[in-house]
Amino acid sequence: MSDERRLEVLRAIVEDYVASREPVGSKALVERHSLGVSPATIRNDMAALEEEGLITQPHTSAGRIPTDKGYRVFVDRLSAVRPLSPAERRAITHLLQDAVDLDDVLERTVRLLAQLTHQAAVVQYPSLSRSTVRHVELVPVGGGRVLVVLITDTGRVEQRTVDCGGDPGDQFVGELRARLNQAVAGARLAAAADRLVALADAFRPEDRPAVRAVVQALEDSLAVEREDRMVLAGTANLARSGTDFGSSISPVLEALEEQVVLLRLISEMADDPASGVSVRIGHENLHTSLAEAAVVTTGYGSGGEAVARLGILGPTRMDYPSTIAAVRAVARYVSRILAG
Amino acid sequence: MSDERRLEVLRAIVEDYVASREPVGSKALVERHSLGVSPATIRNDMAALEEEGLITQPHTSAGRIPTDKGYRVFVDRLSAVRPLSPAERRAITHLLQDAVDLDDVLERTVRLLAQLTHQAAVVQYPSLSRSTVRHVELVPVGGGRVLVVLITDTGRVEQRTVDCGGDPGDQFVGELRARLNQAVAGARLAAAADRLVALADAFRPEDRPAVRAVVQALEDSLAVEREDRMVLAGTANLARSGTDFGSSISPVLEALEEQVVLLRLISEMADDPASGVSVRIGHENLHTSLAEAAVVTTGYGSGGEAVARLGILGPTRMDYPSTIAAVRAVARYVSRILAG
DNA sequence: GACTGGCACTCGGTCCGCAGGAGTGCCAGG
DNA sequence: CCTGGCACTCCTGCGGACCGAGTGCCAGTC
Repeated sequence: MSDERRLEVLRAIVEDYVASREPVGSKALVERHSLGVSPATIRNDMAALEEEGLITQPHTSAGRIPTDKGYRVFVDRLSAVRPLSPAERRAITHLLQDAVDLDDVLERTVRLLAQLTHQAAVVQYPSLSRSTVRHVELVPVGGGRVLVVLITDTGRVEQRTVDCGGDPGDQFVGELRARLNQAVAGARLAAAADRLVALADAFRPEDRPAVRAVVQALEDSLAVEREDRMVLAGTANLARSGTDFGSSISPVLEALEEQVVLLRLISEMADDPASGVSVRIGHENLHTSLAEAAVVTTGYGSGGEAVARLGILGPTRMDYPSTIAAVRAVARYVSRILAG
Repeated sequence: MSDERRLEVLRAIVEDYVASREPVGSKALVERHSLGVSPATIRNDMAALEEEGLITQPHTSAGRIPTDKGYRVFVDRLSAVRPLSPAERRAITHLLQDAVDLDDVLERTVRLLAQLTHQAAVVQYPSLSRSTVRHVELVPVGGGRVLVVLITDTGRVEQRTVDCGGDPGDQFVGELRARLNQAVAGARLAAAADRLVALADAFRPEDRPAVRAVVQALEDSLAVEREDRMVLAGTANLARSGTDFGSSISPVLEALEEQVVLLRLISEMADDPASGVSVRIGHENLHTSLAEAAVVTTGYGSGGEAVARLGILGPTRMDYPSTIAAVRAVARYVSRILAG
């Protein structure tokens, strides 16, 4: 029994099932694909594939559908990445090119992903700890309070209001601003916190509490592992695909709203060196409410290295080649935008 | 035929239908509510209510369900606002009190609303044009470019990167910053744009292009009607309520994602002076995909007057008294937080 | 005039029972 | 190792019968 043909049969089953949403039988297979053998032969192959746990039948005397494991093999060994259509490429460049700020870029990105893949799309905000400080700004806002604004190289802005005790003088604020920027500008956020500790010593004793308060606020912004924001779009796509999720999509929507869970899930995914993307299928996500969902993600970032991830979530029965291609293309383009 | 009893019957129908999700018949009504009359009498009242278009029957020989108009009468004339439970009050104060910035406040608010009402919640970002400028900051970021940061009294931060042509000197940036703040700090955003026009004249001719570029960026931030952001949560609640939306929730989810449409819809709603909230039921939202949805919103804001709106969206068959109470309570509390 | 009990009627929901058909597994032969 | 044939399984759809909730109407009562 030829091993290649068995895999070919698996690929055919996945493709047909994804297209038709119905269990596929041996006869339909030989008709739609030129496999050069008879249905009976295919049946034998199918029995073997079922033995290996790659396909299964919903009930006796029905066609076969791929298992999670079957999709896994399909993704890893059988699917060539499908190039995007010119129209899709145009959509990407067109939609992203005139974004005005980081929020806008990510917002457009997530919508674009949802639209291209017809799935729910997720974009993680660039991680603070992995990007670098561009500038720190202090703004007295009256009442002895100062607004601390942290700007990163990815364009992200963090802000905190700090109570300094007394009203800080303009000169003091100016000096503190200068020293802060000297200390941390250009540094990795993770490293920046270390450089702040000794800062208070350079100031007059009566000013030190204010300095410490500001430094504390900055450290809050820096140290708190703030990989905890993301944007979501296209949840309606999940609902539209109807019966794709067993009974109800409600658990899936809940999982999507549990941003903490989703962010951890996404963060854990490591890109496959070859394809540059990461795919989790069904039970591989552990989280039981995602047992019928597949997640496709990849890293993106302003420089060469990834500072955050983006991707999509949809039913396990999805068009993996197209989806993977879209996710990769969008990630590349966003990275280029952020770098420019 | 007593008019009060007819309305009492309508209230009973609405309450029972909301509770049971099933058409309610005359017999069940007299059993569950002590109306003091026989089912036959109720049937006559029901016929009259149906004549007025307040209730309808899904098919002959089934119980009655309220129409949109019926819900409207219920909301306007029959429902007393139900006070929140102590547990709910506690949830509100507890969840909102330690938010760190505006994003955080709104994020928590929207989740809280979704949780309290078991509906999808929407919070509009405080409108830029109605809030005031707290501070404008300029940050040279190299390459002849300057980051323009606009900070409002609601804590919102807008940013733009501007190409000044040449590398601007520190002194120039300092002067421009000072003049900008002098011109616009404390002003309504809508008014601020006007004060910027003559600014360039005060500078040396060679600096004017840079000034104009910065002013342009600021005007972009100000003038563009940026009431266009919102936060969403609890969409899973809509899915969970299952058959509440006729066939599929997918059109509803799509409408929610069409933020532009939703924002316009919400902005158009004017609060009822008596209750302080605004309710749109079913077809009243025009948008056909929301024909089976009801929207409950109210204004909130840092000062006495509302700068934006928040609320929920759910099936027309919802518990209006509780929902209205929750929306009002949350809006009040958020307003207090933003003011403090 | 308003309310009530009784009665006939309607009609959606559910539960068979019965084909029809797609698909399988197995076996013997090429 | 592949193929055609054959018996078997079991899901799906359909039609009919039944049941019951609920209504509308009418005649009678307070």
